[in-house]
Amino acid sequence: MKNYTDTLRSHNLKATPQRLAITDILYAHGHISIESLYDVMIKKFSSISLATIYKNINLMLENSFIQEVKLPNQKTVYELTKHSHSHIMCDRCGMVNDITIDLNAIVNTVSTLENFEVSKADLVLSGVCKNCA
Amino acid sequence: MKNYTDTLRSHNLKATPQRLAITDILYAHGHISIESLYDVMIKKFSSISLATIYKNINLMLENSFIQEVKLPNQKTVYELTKHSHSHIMCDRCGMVNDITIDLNAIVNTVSTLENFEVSKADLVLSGVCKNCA
DNA sequence: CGATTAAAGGATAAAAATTATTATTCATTT
DNA sequence: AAATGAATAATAATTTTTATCCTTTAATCG
Repeated sequence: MKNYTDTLRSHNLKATPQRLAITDILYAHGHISIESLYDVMIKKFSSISLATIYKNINLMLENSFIQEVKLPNQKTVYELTKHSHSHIMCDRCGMVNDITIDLNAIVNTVSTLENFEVSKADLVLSGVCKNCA
Repeated sequence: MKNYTDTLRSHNLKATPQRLAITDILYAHGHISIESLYDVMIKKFSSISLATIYKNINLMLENSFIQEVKLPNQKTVYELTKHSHSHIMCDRCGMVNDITIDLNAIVNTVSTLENFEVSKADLVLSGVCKNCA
């Protein structure tokens, strides 16, 4: 398992046990909601405060250490920042996975046609995953 | 201006003055948040309750009369249901607009490659609009 | 039309989610 | 190892959303 101590520090974040746990959980789960993150964290830190979760998630967001993924009809989940990518979400089991799709053609078309300077593309494809089908 | 009385009724929703106002506002604004909707509504109905806004928005969502659009770093907005489409959002002024993009190629690729049955694609392109550039 | 009825609105309370405050504890630097 | 600035936990305060209760109203039908 990767140790995130240095990564945290390079983002100007002290490497506290709580933060290392959060990063480990994010790494292990891929995507997780505040609620679920708290449920997992409370097992390791029986006295952790929900405010600590929020504070750290918001700090990590500001530092672009993590990113938020807003999903249709579901709670927002968070993931470690990686290369730009899209998501698939199963409406049955709630599974969320990364997918790499080349959106350059679309971005270029919109930039010229709409005269709109695109800097980011958030795409979520929802449907039914192979396990639930 | 279109009269939404019959449209509301066809969705099993009574055509009350408050609901007609909500649909008019949605039509005029294109996209609006709960907060802004309340701000506009209170001008016409000085004693309207915020709960009424929430109740109606949720009812209209259930009936697919309207749809919610989750935006990165911004409050969720709502729009009248229309043909499937994507959105562009300006990071400077907050403007949100519909755009029509053909995502069939992407959907098909993902369906076969990931063995995932796609039923919906939510795409938000963010950046800088022509007015803000 | 006017009465009936199921649904909607308004006021308010309650619940859920998020943020702010503060004293204490801890990670890092020297 | 001590000093210091930052993080944590506990708690309070806000904000957002939903539920309840009672009154009012839109739609239906004679």
